[in-house]
Amino acid sequence: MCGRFVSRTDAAMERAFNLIPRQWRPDWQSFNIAPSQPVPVVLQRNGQREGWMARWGLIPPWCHGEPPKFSTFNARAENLGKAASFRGPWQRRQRCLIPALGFYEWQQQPGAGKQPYLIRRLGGEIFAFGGLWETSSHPDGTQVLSCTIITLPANELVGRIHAKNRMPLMLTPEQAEDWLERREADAETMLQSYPAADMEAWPVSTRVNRVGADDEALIAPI
DNA sequence: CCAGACGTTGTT
DNA sequence: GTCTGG
DNA sequence: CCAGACGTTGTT
DNA sequence: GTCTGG
Repeated sequence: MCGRFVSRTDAAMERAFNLIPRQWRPDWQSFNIAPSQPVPVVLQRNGQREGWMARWGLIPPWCHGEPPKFSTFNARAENLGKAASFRGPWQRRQRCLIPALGFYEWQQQPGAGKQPYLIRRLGGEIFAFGGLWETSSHPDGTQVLSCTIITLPANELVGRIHAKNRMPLMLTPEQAEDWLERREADAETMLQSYPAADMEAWPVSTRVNRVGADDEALIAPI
């Protein structure tokens, strides 16, 4: 699963994903992005690859711009073609990239309490979560762009950290074009857990628990 | 037919 | 325990 | 994901 | 909006 992550919209991200900035602010960054917040996304519309901000937590069209009561910040890869909220975007090829530098998972400790970990590509290489985007319109016509992050069975590294046995779909910049442009059957073959051998993780401060905390020290090993 | 859900995770 | 807010 | 609220009446 | 359950 994935419920907190680290991202930025700097020149390196723009270069890595070869996009035209729309709502991307130069050098925006967060070390502690939580569900319901705006996140940078890359999506392709009218043949152009654009960088937008989207609410993390997909809002279906039939919710008229209001966040649903049920959880939509993650979408099980196994349910993309079935779930009412995700089926439409999946079939309409509304796939997006959510650029990131790492994400957090919490490990239940034997005694009690949870130890957060930072998890990322080896060496901190840029990557993107694979997701879906959607638009939903308020009664007054205002459109809301939102997104979800797809989850898969956890690989060995993530599985060791939490018993949840789920992890986000991670894509390299080299896979970006295929994810945004392939037809459904081809995109389906990309629903693979990123190799554990190409990832690293370490314990970080429980300061990350608080949504308001946002500084570079959050990702430092403790 | 209408009513109600629409989602994910983990489980001392 | 369960929901909401961030 | 975690943290924090979870309620009412009437009002410094 | 669309599907499932009754």
